[in-house]
Amino acid sequence: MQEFVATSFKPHRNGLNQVLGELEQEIMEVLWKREDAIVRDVFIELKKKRKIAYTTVMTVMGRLANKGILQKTPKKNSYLYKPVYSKNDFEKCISREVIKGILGNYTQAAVTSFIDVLTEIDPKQIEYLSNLIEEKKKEIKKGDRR
Amino acid sequence: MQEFVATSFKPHRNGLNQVLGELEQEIMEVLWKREDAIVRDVFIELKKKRKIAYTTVMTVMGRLANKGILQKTPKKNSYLYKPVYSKNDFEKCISREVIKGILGNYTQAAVTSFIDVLTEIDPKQIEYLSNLIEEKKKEIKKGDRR
DNA sequence: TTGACATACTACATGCTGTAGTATATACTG
DNA sequence: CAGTATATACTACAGCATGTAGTATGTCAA
Repeated sequence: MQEFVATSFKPHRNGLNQVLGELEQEIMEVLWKREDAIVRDVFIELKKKRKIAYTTVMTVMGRLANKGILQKTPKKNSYLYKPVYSKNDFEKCISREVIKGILGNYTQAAVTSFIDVLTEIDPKQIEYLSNLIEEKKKEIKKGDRR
Repeated sequence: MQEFVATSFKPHRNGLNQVLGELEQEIMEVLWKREDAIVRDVFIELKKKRKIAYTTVMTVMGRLANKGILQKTPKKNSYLYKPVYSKNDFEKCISREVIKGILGNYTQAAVTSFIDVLTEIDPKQIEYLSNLIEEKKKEIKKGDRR
């Protein structure tokens, strides 16, 4: 059971492949679609797209459970696997861990890059950010008074 | 020669060890202190702290050059190594690449986390961020008019 | 010419991920 | 009850990144 979700983050990959391996990701996608599943369910799903061995799927699902990303409970003569986090929560965890990692080390530089990149990607978000900050400021002031 | 500086980012490590291996990091620190160096210079420096082979240092410096983090120029019967980026610029690159990676994939979630984490780490930075945003907004407006 | 020093090349360990075979237990089906 | 399908556990190997270092070989200077 690992402490963190984003042990290693690869910025230049896409989607959850930033923190998961290719196959790990495929498996998680299936799990998130179905809520829970046994190995065979996932195997059948992946088999539709490509050649893969049952044991391959099993091995990786076991690893995902060891990492604390899947939960593994006995069911009949096998195991039922279930995502520990919803996809949404998982993404939030990642974003939080990564941002914490970068802000904690390079606060100033990170703040600057953040604004720049956000403007490049989606200028409209600046407005949203601006509102968030105003709220945050009020909160901080409130905290000061206490 | 690689395209990116932050191929893999480990949020829960410290300093440049987030994107560099332990030894790679030690070597870069020496290089940034001295501007440039040959393998022996770095070797002598590291040797002061721990047992290490000359060729170990050489191998890793070669790898750093392949990654495009060190520049390698012939000098006499050997090579002179020099950081491609100043430490400061390197850190900026990392922060930019990582933030781009996270914002590009989870814009909304990232914006939210960002404010939260920044408040936790250093609430004073919120003020700075706020100013930056106001400036950015003006810039955007100016751009619109053109 | 010899010794110090330089590089190139090779190699192995460890950890992560993808991949899958083998052995073994179990359960359903006829 | 026997046989087949299915489940897991265990083992193993390949490829990549990183740390580590040995060996072979070239070169320069005293």
